[in-house]
Amino acid sequence: MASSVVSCQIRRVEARPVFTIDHILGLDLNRPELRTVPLKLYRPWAGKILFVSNHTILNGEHLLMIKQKEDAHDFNGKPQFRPTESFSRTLNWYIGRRPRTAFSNEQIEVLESVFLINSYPGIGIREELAQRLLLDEDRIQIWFQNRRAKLKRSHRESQFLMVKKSIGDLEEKEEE
Amino acid sequence: MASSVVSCQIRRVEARPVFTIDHILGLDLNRPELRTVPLKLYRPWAGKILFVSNHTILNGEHLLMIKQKEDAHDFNGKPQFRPTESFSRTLNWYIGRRPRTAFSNEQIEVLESVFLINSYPGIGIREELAQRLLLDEDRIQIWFQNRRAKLKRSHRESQFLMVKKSIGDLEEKEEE
DNA sequence: TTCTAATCTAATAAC
DNA sequence: GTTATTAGATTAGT
Repeated sequence: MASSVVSCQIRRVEARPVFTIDHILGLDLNRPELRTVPLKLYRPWAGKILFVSNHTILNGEHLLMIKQKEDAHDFNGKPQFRPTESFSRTLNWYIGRRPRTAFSNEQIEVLESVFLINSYPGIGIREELAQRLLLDEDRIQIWFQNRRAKLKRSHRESQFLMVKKSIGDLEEKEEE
Repeated sequence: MASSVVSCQIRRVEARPVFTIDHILGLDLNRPELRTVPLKLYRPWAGKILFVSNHTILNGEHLLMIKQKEDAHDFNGKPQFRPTESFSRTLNWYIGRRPRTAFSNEQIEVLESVFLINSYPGIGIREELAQRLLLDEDRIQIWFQNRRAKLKRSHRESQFLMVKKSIGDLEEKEEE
């Protein structure tokens, strides 16, 4: 399990954490007057975070805008990054990946049944499944992609086992 | 441009073409009493189609259910597959891919602006963009995937040009 | 034709 | 084990 260290600085204050496209678009980067505070973030999937200022996170070449809930100061009276629980949650949401979908048994059953018959459903069938199963069409598409990968994997594994078995048979014969 | 040939047969009749998961799930395959008629289908992306009976298309290992609009007969009085315009459209919809999304200039502008800042937007930013731009979140995701591929392509091309230019420079020098 | 949206595979991350 | 994301290669629509 990897984790990244982020250096931070606070400059201004907002009522609630705000993460908006406006902020992303309105960003100006040219204010490097910083005192920084380390912040641990569990997000190994998005590369290395370089630093966080009052409303920005630099993430390698990439960048995110944020605003902080309250003004925070360290012992020297300098502003300090002190993420709240809700702030961290929101941050993780904005940085992170889609929450894992938990398919119900019934949904899986239907998807598997369709997969048996057609493992490459077109847009129409995907849409119909989505409506029927109360899922997004895109989740259906991803499910079929992953299901095909699984099938291929199991195929490869069974072939490997067959090769292994025939080698074993050969060796048995040699011992006779 | 490839195209597949499908052999077909009609057995029963319905008011309109019907493509349902119910049919896919309720399918029984064991009735191979067929006279077939070729049908051209433009769908090279989904593998080879083997045949169509009154309500099925066999597509390699895969399979789709269909029903035909009207009874059709050939000169011998045998049922024949005669797809109507609307039937073919529906068929293509069910077999085919998602209709190509046409992004507006304004949408592209915003997406490009965000891409400049963050080419790997997390689920939160994607959702926010989707809401803001009246697009599905997964279209946003695909757009960023394709945009990253384009960037990489142009990167490779400019590198190629630079190498080519320096070779050219070298050759010029040698001529002196 | 060129550009790019959509799809696929394979590998890998995350939970 | 299974869902989500990525890069990279293709296919195909405008």
